[in-house]
Amino acid sequence: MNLMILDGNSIVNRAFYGVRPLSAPDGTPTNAVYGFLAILRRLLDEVGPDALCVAFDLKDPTFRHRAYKGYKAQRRPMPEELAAQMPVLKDVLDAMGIRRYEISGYEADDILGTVAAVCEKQGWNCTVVTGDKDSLQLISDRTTVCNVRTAKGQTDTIFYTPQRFEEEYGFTSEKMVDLKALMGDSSDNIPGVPGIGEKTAMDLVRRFGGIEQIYADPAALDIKEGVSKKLVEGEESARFSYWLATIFREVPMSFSPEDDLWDEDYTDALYPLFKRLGFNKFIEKWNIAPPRQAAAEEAETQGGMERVELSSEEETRALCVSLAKKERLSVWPVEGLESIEVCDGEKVFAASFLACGDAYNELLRLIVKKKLMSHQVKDLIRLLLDEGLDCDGFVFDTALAGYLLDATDGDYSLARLSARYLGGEYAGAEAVWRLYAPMREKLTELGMDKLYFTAELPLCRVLAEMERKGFLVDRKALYEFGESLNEQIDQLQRSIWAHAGHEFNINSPKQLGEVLFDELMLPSGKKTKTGWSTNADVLEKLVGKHEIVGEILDYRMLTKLKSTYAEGLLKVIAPDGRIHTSFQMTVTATGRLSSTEPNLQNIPIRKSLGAQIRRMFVAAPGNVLVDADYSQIELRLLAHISGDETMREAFLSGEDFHAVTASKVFNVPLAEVTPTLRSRAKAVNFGIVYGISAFSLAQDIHVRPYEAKEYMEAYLEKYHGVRDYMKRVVERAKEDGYVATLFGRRRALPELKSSNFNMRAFGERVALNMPIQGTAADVIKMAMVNVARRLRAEGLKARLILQVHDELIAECPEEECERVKSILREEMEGAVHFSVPLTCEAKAARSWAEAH
DNA sequence: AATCTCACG
DNA sequence: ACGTACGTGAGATTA
Repeated sequence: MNLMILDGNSIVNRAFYGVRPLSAPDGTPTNAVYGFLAILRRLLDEVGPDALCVAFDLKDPTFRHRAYKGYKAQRRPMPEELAAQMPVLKDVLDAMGIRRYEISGYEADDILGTVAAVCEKQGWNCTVVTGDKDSLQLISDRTTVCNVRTAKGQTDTIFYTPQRFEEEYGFTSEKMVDLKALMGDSSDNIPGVPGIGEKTAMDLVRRFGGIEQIYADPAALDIKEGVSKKLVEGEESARFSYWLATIFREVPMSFSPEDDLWDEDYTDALYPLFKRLGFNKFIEKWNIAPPRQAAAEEAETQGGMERVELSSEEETRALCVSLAKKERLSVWPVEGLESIEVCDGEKVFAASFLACGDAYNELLRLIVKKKLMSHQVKDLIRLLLDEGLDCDGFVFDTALAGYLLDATDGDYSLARLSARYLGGEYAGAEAVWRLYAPMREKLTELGMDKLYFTAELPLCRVLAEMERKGFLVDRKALYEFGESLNEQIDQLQRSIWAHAGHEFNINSPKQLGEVLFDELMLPSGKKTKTGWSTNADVLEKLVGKHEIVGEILDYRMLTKLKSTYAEGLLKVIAPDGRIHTSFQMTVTATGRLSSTEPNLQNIPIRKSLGAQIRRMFVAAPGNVLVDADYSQIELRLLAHISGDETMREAFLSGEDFHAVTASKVFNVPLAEVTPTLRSRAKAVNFGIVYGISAFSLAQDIHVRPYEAKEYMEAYLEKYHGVRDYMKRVVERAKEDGYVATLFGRRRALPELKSSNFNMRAFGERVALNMPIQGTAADVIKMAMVNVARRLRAEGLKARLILQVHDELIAECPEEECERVKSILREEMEGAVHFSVPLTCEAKAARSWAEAH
């Protein structure tokens, strides 16, 4: 039999620092509780204990069983966000039926030690789980100590048996106390022997054993004079530390392992508690069922509206008559458009082609003339267009509303939105109907209704048409391009294998790392979680050292082109010879679109071989592609938003902006700016937009960090308005808890309140970047709506076919070319009026390669 | 399913 | 002292 006991304080701490900030719908932080449960789940799966319990510290200032240990509590106080979660965690454990032990005046460690001791005495095995190293002294034949660590959001568990411990430390586990006695532990206020650190202490324990052996006759030992002196002088401290580090194993508590037998027997309180905390993922994964009464109540609230299943043509025609009087409806398509739910606010009608026959089409024709609300309107418009139904009447999209209200949530299913905005579980057309009022109100409250109704919602139709139209691809040329890569790929593979002396999978970073850094002994740099890093940055630094490196870089480039682009794109060419991407409107945290299946927003261009792919994206016969892109829109927006006069003037002057920046930063006349200087200035410009550190800039442009720092200083001196803005925007974000674009699009930033340095720093960079990247996204969305409207209004055949963040591509008959070029330019440049002009370049050609 | 790498703005 | 740029999606390998 096996009992598992967790060090509650230590695990919740690891969880808190390892999991990104999360909060329940009511705002209470939950990341530590969430992380704790994720770790617990993993342990349960790995260990499968028969009994389970959790120990917590319980400080009692009036009672200290070990006087000095009271002062140990002088550790950093628990951050507020974590402290607030402790009672929640305890409620969760209670609701799960897991016993907690908190004994006044004792630390969790002492409880672990006592529990393990009792288990051993009663013939049980014990697994002690903690994030600290202190408890390693508890290891025995019957007790395994599991050390939980979190690194980069990943949790690792190491199970220490006596053997495992000895392999790692080189001495037996009971000597752990001796090690601590010598080296001390600053996090635990154990002084140790002054001047003796980890290395020396390990060496001493390995060679001589514990402090008893060492202090028996220190002079007789073979150690350096300095160390010997420190040992003698620090003897008292060592003995005191030994006592401090020893876990107390006789805590007065009533405990017997059988009392804590546990078999996932949760209480009824768990379901509502998880609901309240927003832990839907755990409810699902752990199969937590609502208690019977709650389930009944839920069903009651759910069945708000009467549901009418239409089963004949007559019924359907009758419905059409009654719906004709209605102004507004909500709709929910099912299985493509095979059937549909329609809600008029009183009843939900379900009709299907199968049951309703021709009347079904009549119903569809009727509803597209109404003011419609739905979920994922872009996809519905696409379905309707496929049926030859044109629909202009959409007045609300619940998914889009959910996205604007919380762009980082990621889940905008009706189930989720209903839970969040209605506090109940609704589905289909009824959910859409009920969600309209509260979501509409929230949009207004947050000042996003204009963005919603003039950009996001009308964009649905524009995107639906772009997806339907697709981008023509020269299939034959693409296939031949792919084939043409084969020979060189084979040759590179042979040569790489020859250099390595054996065959291996070059695509495997693991195998490649072994070849480069273990076998060929190339100087190794960064490592990843799993081994050596072999990415292009690392390899580029090794190019001169071995012929194989350049070949690997080439091999990587060619296989990427072959598999992702040549083969990948060939697979998704539709029967009409065109590629129909899907635009995602609710994915990015900044407001940009994304493109999937396939992603047409990352087609190669930066290297000449890759850019060949764009030659295969072409206009239909008799047509041309018109490509227009904003010139440096993000930097122009930075100039406008920050109000920096120098930067504004630089743009107004019409000079090359990166060159002007170089001239200012490096103090040289504009005419003397070299390509190197210009490219460095360009890197600084980009870095500023991303919220850079000098260190990363240095990496990027291959100069020393202090030099990069000087560049940034000079930059912020010259463009001091940008410096002020950076300070302002971060401060403001900290106050508000969110950042916003000029048009009111928001992104929440809980990271800024994190007690973890890296998360906070990340939050600050996002605060700098999102208003710029997001405003650019707002601008091009508005431009797209206007372009589409103009093309239609002017009766042109031209249509948009692709958006790539700051670039729009249209396809049109040759004779429309000039008109379309001007329309794109005018509507893009004129989408908004800022203190810096947003200029645009438009070009037409037969292929994307030439048009861009 | 997670990780690494690399394509784009 | 920390650990090192914003935003995406896809393919291949590995566990």
